[in-house]
Amino acid sequence: MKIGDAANAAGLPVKTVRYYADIDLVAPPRADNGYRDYDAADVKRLSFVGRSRAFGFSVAECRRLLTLYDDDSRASADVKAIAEEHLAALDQKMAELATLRAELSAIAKECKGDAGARCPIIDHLAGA
Amino acid sequence: MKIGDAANAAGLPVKTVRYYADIDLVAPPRADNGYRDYDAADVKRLSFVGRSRAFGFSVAECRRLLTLYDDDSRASADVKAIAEEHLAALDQKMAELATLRAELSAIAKECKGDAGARCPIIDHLAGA
DNA sequence: CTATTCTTTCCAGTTACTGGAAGGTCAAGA
DNA sequence: TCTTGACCTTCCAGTAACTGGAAAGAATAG
Repeated sequence: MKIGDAANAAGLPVKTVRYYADIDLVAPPRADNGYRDYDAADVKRLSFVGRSRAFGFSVAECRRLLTLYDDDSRASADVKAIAEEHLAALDQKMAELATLRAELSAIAKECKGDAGARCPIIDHLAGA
Repeated sequence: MKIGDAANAAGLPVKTVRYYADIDLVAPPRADNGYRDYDAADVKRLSFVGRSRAFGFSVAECRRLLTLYDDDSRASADVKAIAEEHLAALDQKMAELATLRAELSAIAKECKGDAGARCPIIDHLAGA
C-alpha cells in the first residue's frame, strides 16, 4: 500500500505520514521502487497516533503509547500513568490560562476603549 | 548601558534581549565598541514586552502593543481591541483544553490501571 | 599584565509539522 | 509508443520564541 492510500485510510496528511516515517514513529519497509510500503497494521498504528495526537498527546508520548499498544502483555497501569500525567499537564495549562485570562480581563475592563489616549491596559503593561 | 545591565533591569535573560534586538522589537544603537547601547527608555520597552509576554501576548502582538505604547495619541480602543482579541483566543484555547480533558478523563476512568493487559484507553486510541 | 567577565556573531536544536522545488515512477489513454 | 497526469522520492526552508554553545574580541579588577 502506497503512502497516499495509507494516509487516506488513517485520515492524516501524506506529509505527516512521511514525517512519522522520518522520525521512526511509524516506519514501513520500502518496495523495490523505493516507495514506502504500508500494510494494514501500519495504517492502524497511524490511526492510533492520529487519535492520540488529537487527544493532545505529544509525539514523544505517542511513541510510548505505541510501544504499549504493540505490547500485548503491557500493564494497563502503564498506560493509565501516561494518561494521568497528561491530564495533570492539561490541568496545569488550563489553570495558567485561567489566571492569565482573569488578570487580563480585569485590566481590560478598566479601559474605556474609546478614542481617548488614556489606557489602563498600556499602563499596566508598562508597570504602573 | 550594556545588554547585561539592561536585561537585568528588565528582568529578562540576555539571550532574549539580544533576540528582541535581532527581530527589531527593541533595537538599541551600537556604541563605538560594537556593544548594544541601551538607555532607560529601552529598558522600559523591554519591561513592557516582558510583561506583555507574561500575559500571553505573542511577539507579534507585543510589536503592535509597543507601537501603541509609543504613540501618545493612540486611541485606547485600539489597545482594548488587541486585548479582547487575545481574551477570545484564550477562551477558545481553554475550551479546547476543557473538551480534551473531559474526554480523556472519561476514558481514563474506565481503565483499571492494574497489572492486567486489558486497557480501555488503548482500545479507545485504537479506534475501538 | 593577566585572569575573569563581559560582549559579539553565528550555528544548531527545540515541536510538529507544512510548503515547495526538482526529479523519479507508474498507469491510462490517443 | 508516446505522453500526460497523478503519484512518489528527497531535500531545503519556514513556522514561534527562544536557548545553548562555540569562538573570538573588549573591558575591568587586582
